[in-house]
Amino acid sequence: MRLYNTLSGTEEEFIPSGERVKMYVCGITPYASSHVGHALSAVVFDVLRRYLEFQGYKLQHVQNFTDVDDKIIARAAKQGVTYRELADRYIQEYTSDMDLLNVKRAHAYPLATDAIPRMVEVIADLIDKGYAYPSNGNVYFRVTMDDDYGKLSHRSLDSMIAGARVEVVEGKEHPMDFTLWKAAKPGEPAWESPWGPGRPGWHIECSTIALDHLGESLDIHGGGLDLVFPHHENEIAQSESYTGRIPFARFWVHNGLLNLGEDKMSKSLGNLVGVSEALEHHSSDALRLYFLSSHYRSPLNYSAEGLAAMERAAERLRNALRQDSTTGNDALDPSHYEKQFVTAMDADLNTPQAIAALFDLAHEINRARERGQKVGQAQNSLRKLGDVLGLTFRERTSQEALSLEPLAELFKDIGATLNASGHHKLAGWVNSHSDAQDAATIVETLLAIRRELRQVREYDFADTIRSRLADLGVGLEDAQDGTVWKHRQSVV
RNA sequence: GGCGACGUAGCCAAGUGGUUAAGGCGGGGGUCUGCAAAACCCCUAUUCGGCGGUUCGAUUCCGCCCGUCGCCUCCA
Repeated sequence: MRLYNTLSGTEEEFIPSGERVKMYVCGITPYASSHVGHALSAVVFDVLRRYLEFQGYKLQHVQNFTDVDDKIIARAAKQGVTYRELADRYIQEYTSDMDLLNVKRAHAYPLATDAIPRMVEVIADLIDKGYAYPSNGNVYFRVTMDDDYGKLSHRSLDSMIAGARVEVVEGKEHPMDFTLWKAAKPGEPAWESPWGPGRPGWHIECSTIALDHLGESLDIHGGGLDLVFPHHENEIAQSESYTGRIPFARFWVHNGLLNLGEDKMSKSLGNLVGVSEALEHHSSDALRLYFLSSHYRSPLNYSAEGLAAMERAAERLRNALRQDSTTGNDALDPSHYEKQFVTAMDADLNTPQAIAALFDLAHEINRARERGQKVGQAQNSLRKLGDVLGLTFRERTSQEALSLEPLAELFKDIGATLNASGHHKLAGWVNSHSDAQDAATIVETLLAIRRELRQVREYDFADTIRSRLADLGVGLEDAQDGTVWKHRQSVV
């Protein structure tokens, strides 16, 4: 496949260097709930992984957690918990959010704090080699020693300084020198080192963890576009200076960032939408379709309206997966659509086009079914290709989507109306389920009642039940072989 | 100030130097249905921010302009 490489600034043919594709993706700093921007990034690399696996590659996917840093420490102190407790809490939350998004788990989630002794070794070696120097309990990387510093972000040291936002820090030889080891202030969690107690800088963590888990050369290093500089630039500087092996990562892959309204969604602006918040209102399929309906390198604006539209689009795909006909003779051949899908994904993960192939296939399935063809094979194909994008084609269950109280109230109400209008038999059905504790039982009973009403042509009453269920988010479809109901996304 | 991205229908969003500019949502009409819903059929950009240039031919390449956004500081 062709894959855009930030390092070269072009698309290149992706061929792994060995048996397994070694993919390292920068993880989160667990000091707060993860937001939909994190979800976007996770989904992008999940799809890259799924597609490579679909193509028959074996992968080793590693993603770190930066479980100690200034913000974690500050926040933990504020809440009166240890940094450990705070980090663990948000790591757990992140993991469960990603599970709900159907993101495949990485093969390893190393913690920064577990790798500190190794980082100390690496830093010491960098000092020995002249790439770093201690200063007042800190250790800095000497950027002037690295001839190709700036090659990833495509800027020169001079132009960085011309940016004029570099602040002069006491003890640094060069304003762009960055921290490898940070001396601890009193009361902060600290680890021993030859330079005094402290903790590692952010960048050295990823270099060291990647090195330890995946070796000196990665196939793919991923992350958000906002990490290109300084984080990934510095990782390259550290890793290549330490190992002498170039390149540290063969492909640098960066996803575009998610904006909220006019602004980038960022912690500093505080305009965050949490992953769990988004999942309360939208299915994971809708979220994934939304993320993947624009190219992964483009910026994307988060919008609830856009997601609601994707919810309907997801339903369209699901509808194509309904029961196959059993009587058909010839079968629909999905291979044309599979080719389209693969061609699209091969072109730097062109998921918008891949999704279009999915919709074309779904459309063709519906047409073929009307023609009386067998569509089972094509449906399997749709499921299989959808799975490459991490789509589940599952509706949210009634428990997740429907609240019981308004339904129970409606149920009672209908029972009373039935009684009042002389439908004592049907009112009895309500009574016999009057203590129903789940939404499904209530809906099913109402559907049975409605069927009876339709049979005796009391359409007004039947339609009332339908519309009142619709008000509660239950959509009805009367098909040949009975009525199907589903939760419909309420308009946000 | 430096580096970079983008501007395609009502909305979201692919794409190509030259046959009909994907797909989704929305909208209109029709088939089916007791009515709906779903599904199917038809329609919904003579046109790709503006102005020049290159070319037989540009939405696609180049230049300028206008507009939007990102990075350069913690950030997926």
